[in-house]
Amino acid sequence: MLTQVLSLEEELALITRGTEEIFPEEELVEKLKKARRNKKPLKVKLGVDPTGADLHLGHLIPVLKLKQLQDLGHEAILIIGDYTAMVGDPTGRNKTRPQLTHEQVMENCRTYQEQVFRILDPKKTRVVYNGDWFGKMSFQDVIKLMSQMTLARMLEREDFASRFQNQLPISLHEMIYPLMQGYDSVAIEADIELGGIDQKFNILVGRELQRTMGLEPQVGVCNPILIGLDGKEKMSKSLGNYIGINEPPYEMYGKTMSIPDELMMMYFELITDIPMAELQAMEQKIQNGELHPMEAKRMLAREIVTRFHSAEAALDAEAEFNRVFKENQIPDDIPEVTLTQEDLEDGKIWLARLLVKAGLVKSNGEGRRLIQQGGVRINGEVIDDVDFDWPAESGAVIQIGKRRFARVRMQE
RNA sequence: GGAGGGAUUCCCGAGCUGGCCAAAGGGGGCAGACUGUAAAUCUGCUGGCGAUGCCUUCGGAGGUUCGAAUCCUCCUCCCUCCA
Repeated sequence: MLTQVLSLEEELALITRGTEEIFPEEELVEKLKKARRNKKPLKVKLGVDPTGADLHLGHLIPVLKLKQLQDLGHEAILIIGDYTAMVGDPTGRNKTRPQLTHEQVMENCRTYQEQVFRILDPKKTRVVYNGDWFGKMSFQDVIKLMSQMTLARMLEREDFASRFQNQLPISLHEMIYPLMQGYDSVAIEADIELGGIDQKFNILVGRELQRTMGLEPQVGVCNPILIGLDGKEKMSKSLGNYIGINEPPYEMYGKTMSIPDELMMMYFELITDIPMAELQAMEQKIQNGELHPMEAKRMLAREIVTRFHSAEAALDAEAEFNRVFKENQIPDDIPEVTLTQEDLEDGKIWLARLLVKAGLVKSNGEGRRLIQQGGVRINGEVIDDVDFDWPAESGAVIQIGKRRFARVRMQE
């Protein structure tokens, strides 16, 4: 059912929020009008390939958009790409993706859905597997599908072109990926396809396939690529610049606080529901010095934790963050090292070794270097003597930098 | 099938007329200073060993040599060109 509390303009403004490009926008307006006229929701497609187990905020951006459209009364269709995942999307890749077996893919599916449904309403979401149609295709069908694409068009793409130029391999099966994704749109007769702007090519292929099959072409609604914690590269697991959906509140909060200031507004726009007018006002205040950027970032961090955990968790995480970084106190919950008599010599232990024992560093050498640099404290006191033998004391807290802690326990 | 090019420390990438190479430079990471936060900026560190030395590392296995990332042989993988 379609809720029509909003005007067309308001609805359009909501959909447009946090998008980089909508193509073509006029068609979106037409579709929205038609949906209102016929009281028939639009079919909104989001395809996900369960190629890994853990999701991060970057993956969630189109999911949040899907949720928004779902809340507007449109039909959310989540396509689990069990077949496309076996191919692997070459988009933006400088390497062929490893091919997954169907079992691995199905394995990932479970955790994927669990995470995605923390955002989407499961009762209102249609979940389909693209194996449902690809599994039934004959080789003839595949040949026919492949005839829709030319090599020249594929090589126009930045990713393939650069691989080609840099003498990196391009496997043939990668070429079929956009066609598969496009065919998904045919199969479900999508009105809108969501995705990052990097999906533009694939989404356009969907439009073309729909047109050749006599269907009304879908509209692409693309969000910008979320920049990761480093403020430079796109958020990705392999770069380690991500905030994972499954991370504990304190981690999420802290990681959010670590994003460069310039990224804040992007995060606000893409991840929170705070109205654009308020965001603009906030930006204004930061600019003229009325609002401290750090305060704004705190708010962002609270919003994010609230979204994936709860409001209470957000407050706890904030309190913890204050304790550690503002007051230089130790966190609530820190790991413990247990020392036995064997670790001690005359009741003492070499500090570098203790750090290794506590799992705070990987080697004596690393511990040594940190001690030399004044990065190591015991009970808050800096120890910079490399050869320091510490008279072990139960309950003492050893600390490296601002965020690595361990509490010492003595075993009798 | 034929001819060439390549594989280096977490990553990219020098070195490859044999010793001065635990191996330049950059990235990333970590620490310090400063601060407004795990922002920004600047500085330092970044194979292991209780360590002015020793040990393991430059795709794999052998060999030459007092000495090999560097030279030779074979093998594995990758790329390019021709067909």
